[in-house]
Amino acid sequence: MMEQKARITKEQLKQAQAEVDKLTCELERSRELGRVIVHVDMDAFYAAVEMRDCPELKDKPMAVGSMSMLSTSNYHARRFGVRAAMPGFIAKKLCPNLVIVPTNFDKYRAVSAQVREIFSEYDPHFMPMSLDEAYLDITEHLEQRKHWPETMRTYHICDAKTGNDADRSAAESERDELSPVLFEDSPSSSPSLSGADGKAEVFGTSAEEAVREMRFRIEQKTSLTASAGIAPNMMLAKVCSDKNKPNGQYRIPPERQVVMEFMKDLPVRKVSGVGKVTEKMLAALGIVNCDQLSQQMALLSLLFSGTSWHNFLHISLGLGSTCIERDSERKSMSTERTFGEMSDAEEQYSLCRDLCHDLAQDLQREGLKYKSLLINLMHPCQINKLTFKK
DNA sequence: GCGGATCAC
DNA sequence: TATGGTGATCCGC
Repeated sequence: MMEQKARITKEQLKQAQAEVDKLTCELERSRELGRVIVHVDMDAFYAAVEMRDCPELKDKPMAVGSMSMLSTSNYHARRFGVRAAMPGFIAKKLCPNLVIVPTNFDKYRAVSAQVREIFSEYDPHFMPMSLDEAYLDITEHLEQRKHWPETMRTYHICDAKTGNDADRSAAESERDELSPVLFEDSPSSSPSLSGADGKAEVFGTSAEEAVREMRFRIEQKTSLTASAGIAPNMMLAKVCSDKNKPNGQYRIPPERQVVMEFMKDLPVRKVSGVGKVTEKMLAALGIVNCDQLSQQMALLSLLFSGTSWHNFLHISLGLGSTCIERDSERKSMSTERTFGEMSDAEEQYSLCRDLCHDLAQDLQREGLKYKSLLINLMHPCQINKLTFKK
């Protein structure tokens, strides 16, 4: 650190700053604020599904996963420090009463499909990131929506879904009873939802109203809550969806000044793509929030690769992708397994054969042929990975 | 082009 | 008892 500092001259910094300023100008000139991007994130998804379907779990600290690894936890468990990606046996030490429910991926997939049906009505080209998360571009939807009569923006509690109304009502009332309380301080669902006699809710034509409506429909259909972020680009929308979680939403209006103000205090770690390692490297330079990031761009352009500091510059300016790309073809398929130390050669061969067999099956399932085979055997036997590349 | 590192979920 | 699995990208060789 000290050495590097000494090696960078003031002249270099000055030149770097000039380059940063020039690129900043170009980026600023082409800033796009015309799209309305939404990031939707289901609240504690797997845990919420399990709680919905098992009332016993409602008031207990619970997590979904195994003694080896947890996928997610509910609010009660989080109070004990139980988090996603934590081994279950550690979580048990933090919270001895923790109930661990094994994952039911088929069920989560089914619920996800229900939610995605709703997404597609607001953006037929929405981009799913996982079972519980997606980006939408609702610009066109809002354009249409402006001309919609109120009836097209009105939703009834027992009538929100098309299909058999009688069955629907029964299902709804049952779900009301089962509706999970995820978080103690969670703002209750919309007033008309909790009111026993509430009949209909009319949503407005703004972006916020459209997203409120979408979240309302998700809750009506699945008894699960979602959080959302609304912003002029994907990077901002993602950060926003985290802002009022759970069961909330946040919008950054399409104005440069507001975007910059929002970025100022934002910790760099909150931005998707900035992980633990990058956070540490930046912290070592005294950079924690995005304001500091923008102040140090000249230095960063000297210390990091082109793509890295360009990315930092985009972040510091509150820029991000403004178009939701169609999910492209997969580029690789892999199988890996974690195992303990293993000195017996036969055992090692056996494991390799198993991996090959599993991967071959996966490949066959998609009828794919791959050009190259990568075999990764990392010491000390923590990761064993087979990858086929196209 | 390859393998390691990083990241998201 | 026990700390995951999959896919993508970037970077330095």
